[in-house]
Amino acid sequence: MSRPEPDSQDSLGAATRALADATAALTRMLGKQVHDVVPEVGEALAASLREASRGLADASDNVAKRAGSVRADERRRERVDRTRADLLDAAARVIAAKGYEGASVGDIAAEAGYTKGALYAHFPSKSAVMMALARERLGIALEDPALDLPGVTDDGLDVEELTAWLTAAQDDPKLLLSLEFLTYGLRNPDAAGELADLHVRSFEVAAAQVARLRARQRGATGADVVPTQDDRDTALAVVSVLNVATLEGRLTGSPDMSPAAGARIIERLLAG
Amino acid sequence: MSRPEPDSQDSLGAATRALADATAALTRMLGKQVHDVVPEVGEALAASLREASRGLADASDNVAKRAGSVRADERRRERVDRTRADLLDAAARVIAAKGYEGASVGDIAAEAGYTKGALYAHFPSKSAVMMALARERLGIALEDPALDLPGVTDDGLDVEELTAWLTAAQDDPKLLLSLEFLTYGLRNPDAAGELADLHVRSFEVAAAQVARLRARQRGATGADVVPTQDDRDTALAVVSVLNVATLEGRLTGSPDMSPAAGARIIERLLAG
DNA sequence: GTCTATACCGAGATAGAC
DNA sequence: GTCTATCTCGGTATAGAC
Repeated sequence: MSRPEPDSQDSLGAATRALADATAALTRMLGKQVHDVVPEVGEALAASLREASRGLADASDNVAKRAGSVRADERRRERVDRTRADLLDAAARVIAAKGYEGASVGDIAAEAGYTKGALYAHFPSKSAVMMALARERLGIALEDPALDLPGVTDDGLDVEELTAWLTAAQDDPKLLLSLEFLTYGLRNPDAAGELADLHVRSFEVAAAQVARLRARQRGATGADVVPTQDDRDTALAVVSVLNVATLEGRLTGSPDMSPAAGARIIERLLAG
Repeated sequence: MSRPEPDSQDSLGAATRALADATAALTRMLGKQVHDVVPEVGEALAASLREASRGLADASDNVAKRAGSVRADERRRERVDRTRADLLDAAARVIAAKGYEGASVGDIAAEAGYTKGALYAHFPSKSAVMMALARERLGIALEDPALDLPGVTDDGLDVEELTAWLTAAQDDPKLLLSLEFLTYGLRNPDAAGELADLHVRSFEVAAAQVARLRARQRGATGADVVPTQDDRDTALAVVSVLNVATLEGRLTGSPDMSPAAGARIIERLLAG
């Protein structure tokens, strides 16, 4: 289980997202009700909205990168990958909200502002979307240890930051994604191996961080320590609490299972 | 999150279960293939198998309870409730294996050796099955603290028993049920309140047990202690590890996230 | 690459015979 | 209470126009 990070978007990106959302909402509505009454009007509107959304997205891209530093073909390549990225981002939201089985490919495509046909041009099946999403989400955690064990810095454990991270994670719509990856791996033998590998590597990052932190607390330099069994056990408890405190906190709202409670016990675990 | 208990069945009960399984498998097969070829033969066979299964179940009941100690009407009442209980037990297995959305009411009914029609005579909807199941499974944990915090006895923490419990839980087909209750509550506002309540009460049982254990370790009598915040934090960590160690252990097979590792860190948590 | 249209199937739920 | 048959809907995936 890894944990999601809060989104960070510039204003243009946010506008693009908002327009895409509106487009998606309209697409969904049209598919269900308006279509039978005045099809041509609704479809023309949806098409123009989609076009506007694409244009905004391109503009966002162009602003984001310093002009001239990328060649034309690369930019075209990125334009192509953008759809894929948008679809995966939409998949993250929809699957987190409804679960893998509960989410339909139509839902995902519409959330991204596309149709099913477009999605199937990028992914061969629904399960392929799921695996691509898992590789992306669990993969970034491997590259950025701060996402794996929040609040653990070179100066020790930052309890404030840990609490803030837990609180944000509790409200994050994508919270349930990590759970979905876990259950998907448990229920689909084909995916189990790869997901297990991602989980193990993610855990090793966390264990290494715990080991460094504890070594430093004992006065050692903290560089290049190999985690002891006790470090690993501690890491297991920390990531367990990280996940359970946020999930149960959201469900129950109880102070006993809350970000604050989670931060307290994690602090104790890492101090002991 | 609560944890499932290993099944315990006498041999007659096991035979009943096996027959029901065979019946269910046949029912499924018939529905898909044989039905079109020789319908009357297959259906007659399925019907007789079902009847045999019911007979065996009744016999099992009669043997299980000392004869004469229950009145006739009570026994009839139990016969009626038996179907409901069988359906719920089948629902537990199927939903654990495929998830709530992935499990169909046909799957559940067939697993119990019945058809959809029978299920709908006992439950008004699929979601009602889910909630009845949650009440049953999370409810028994409230009445039997040993299921809530395994290995915690009056004499302290029994690490052997804890490890054994975790190992059994890791292999338990019903392991994923508690996760399913959690995500169902998170995704269905109508169910959130009741499930949250069950989770909170379950947690309070665990916290009380932690408090008693730690009080006794300090030399106090251990009777009627009210859990401190530190006790509650400890309980949060313990139940977190209990769940995560089994789930991740099953997925990864890693010794770092295993029943043994979970037992070690829980022991440390309860000693500190 | 994206859309529309559709094939095909299985889902949840209901009706009515027994 | 249980079964069979059926209704209606929505699912994944594909075909073919543009």
